[in-house]
Amino acid sequence: MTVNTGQPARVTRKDVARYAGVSTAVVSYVINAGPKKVAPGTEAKVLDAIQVLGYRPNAAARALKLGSTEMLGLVIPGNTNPFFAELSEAIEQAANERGYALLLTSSDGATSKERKHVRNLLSRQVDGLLLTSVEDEPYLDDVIASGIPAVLLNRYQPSEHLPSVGVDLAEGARAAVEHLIWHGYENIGLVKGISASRIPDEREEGWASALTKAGLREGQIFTSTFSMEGGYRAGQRIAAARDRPTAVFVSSDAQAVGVLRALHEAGLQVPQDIALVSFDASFQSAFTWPALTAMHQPTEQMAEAAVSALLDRETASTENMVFPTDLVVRRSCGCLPES
Amino acid sequence: MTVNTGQPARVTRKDVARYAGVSTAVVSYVINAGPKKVAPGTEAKVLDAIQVLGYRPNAAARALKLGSTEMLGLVIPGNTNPFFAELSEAIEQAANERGYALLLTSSDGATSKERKHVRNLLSRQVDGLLLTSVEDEPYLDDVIASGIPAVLLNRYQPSEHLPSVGVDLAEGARAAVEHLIWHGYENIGLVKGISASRIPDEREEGWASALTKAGLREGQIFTSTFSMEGGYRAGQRIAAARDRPTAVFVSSDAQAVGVLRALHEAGLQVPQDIALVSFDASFQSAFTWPALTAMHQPTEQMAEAAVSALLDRETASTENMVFPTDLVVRRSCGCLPES
DNA sequence: TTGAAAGCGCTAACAT
DNA sequence: ATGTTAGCGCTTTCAA
Repeated sequence: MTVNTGQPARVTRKDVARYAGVSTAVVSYVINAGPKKVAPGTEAKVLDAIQVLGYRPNAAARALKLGSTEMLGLVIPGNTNPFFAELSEAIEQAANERGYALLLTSSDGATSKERKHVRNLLSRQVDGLLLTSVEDEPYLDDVIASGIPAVLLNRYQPSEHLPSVGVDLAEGARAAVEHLIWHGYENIGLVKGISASRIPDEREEGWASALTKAGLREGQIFTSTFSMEGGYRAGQRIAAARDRPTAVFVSSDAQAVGVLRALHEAGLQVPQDIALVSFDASFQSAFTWPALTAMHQPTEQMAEAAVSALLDRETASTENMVFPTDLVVRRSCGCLPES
Repeated sequence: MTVNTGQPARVTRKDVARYAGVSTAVVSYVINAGPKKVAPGTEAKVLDAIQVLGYRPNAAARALKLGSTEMLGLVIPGNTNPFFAELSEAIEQAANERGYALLLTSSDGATSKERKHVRNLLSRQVDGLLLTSVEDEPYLDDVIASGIPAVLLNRYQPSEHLPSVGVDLAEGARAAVEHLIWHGYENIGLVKGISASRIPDEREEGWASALTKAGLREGQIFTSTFSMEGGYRAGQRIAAARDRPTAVFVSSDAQAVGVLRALHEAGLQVPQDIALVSFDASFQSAFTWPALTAMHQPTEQMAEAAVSALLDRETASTENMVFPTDLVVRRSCGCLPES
């Protein structure tokens, strides 16, 4: 019975052993540098055989034997949002550094896809799962039952069952809005994302609290999906609004790109007519016009922490690792000179 | 010997069989809907057992047995370039539709990383490999020796050994530049990417040939990496150039975003002072200011073709599947009204 | 220092 | 219709 149709008959460890005139165990010892020592001469012969035969260990067999695939699974909304593009690259990097490969899936913001991907990743026996859920209370029974370590990404509240990493959204939003207030803007709006169910939205809370503390009234709220397209639509509504805000806090870079586009289209100047501060400060935010002042999420550290929570865990934790955001000052808020 | 440390003892097919009071073969038959028929009553019992026990097939064992991991490997420069973000999402999609998962790796444009990832993916026994190489003549001996189907992406010349998919860069560039010529611009520059070794650059050829055909002299060439950052630097050089071009063809959306930024910073108007046409027409290009006129690469079709070449192959081919690009007209070339 | 062999979980050919 | 079992390629215990 052979299902394998690959032309060049796969060379296995047995072939190497035969060619080198040793047992398969010895081949294992040299490949894995243990657990037994091998005489230098023997090792050389094995290495040579591997070279000559072009032998490549079969990861599936190894995974079966060891119960570890050395793969991590990641579910993100999609990498067409610059923040997630950046985050997924950082996660891939962190995984690679530990010898793990990354199974990447995009949920497109759809619950059904998200669940399907989770199930799929679990049955592929990933050694760890990183989940950016669309939902507030994602369905995790399967994950928990599987016993596979998992981390919730982009999560700002501890979960009952799993560790999570995120930034303090409310705090970040507050800092962003305070910066706008410091500039002297008084009518400060909000572009809010659609986050399935979280009520109230944490960025909204931060925005509102900064306003309240400063004795300012809450500006208008423009809701849209977390995308350039969504931001664009929100921007059109901003431009057309009665009592148009003089400054707006935007919940993500992706949205801000769209807002900028709509504002330009309406002939409005940023920051002169409307100032903007956004969230994420991804690579993208440095290349818009004008460049975006934004709250930065430390994607690399978050990725590192998430991967570490999966792989270096002594004990299962349900800690919510919260990272600080910091304000990256550029032009959209009115800080830097024209050019 | 048990290496598995997962808390909940993994439930295997044997457990299901025992619980359902059948043999393991029957469990297989119901899970795989064949190759043998199973009595409805028996099937129900098995399904029930699976449900109750929370059984999930072990993909590693299956892969070992079948010689197929049902995974595809992808190497791209990185998804912080919107074109590759879009392409990788399309590939993930196409793979998923066929029940395949995607192992995603970023080479960051580095040859060494690229090779490392290729080797790694091969030893993970992916059923197919999609490679966007930095190199003109990528090192493919390992790939070929492995017998694993592979496709070269973003490739505009047939390769000696592998099938490839891409668009006709020269033709696309020519069409873009012809559009600029049609507008009446006469001093047309080029922002060119750094593509390891390809000499001459195909987009450059297309640009030059359109100019020649129109009896125009070749404008200046500004070379940069295929990134926003690179485009930004090129844009600064454009703004500062003596005999500044009145129009520029930019080799990618990523670069165009950077160029736009630099031009704005220099107080130059697009398209009034400098018109732009770029390449890719990724989602990003619709949200810049002004929106970019660009040559569109059909990422979805390319992804579908690439995955199909891997999975539906009757015979190994070395065909270069070339897709047409088409001009997406927006504002940066001067076509559409101000707003 | 090296080798023999069991067994990881699964599929499917071959019994029954 | 269902069961038995060999064997996929690997790691590692145990024996030599």
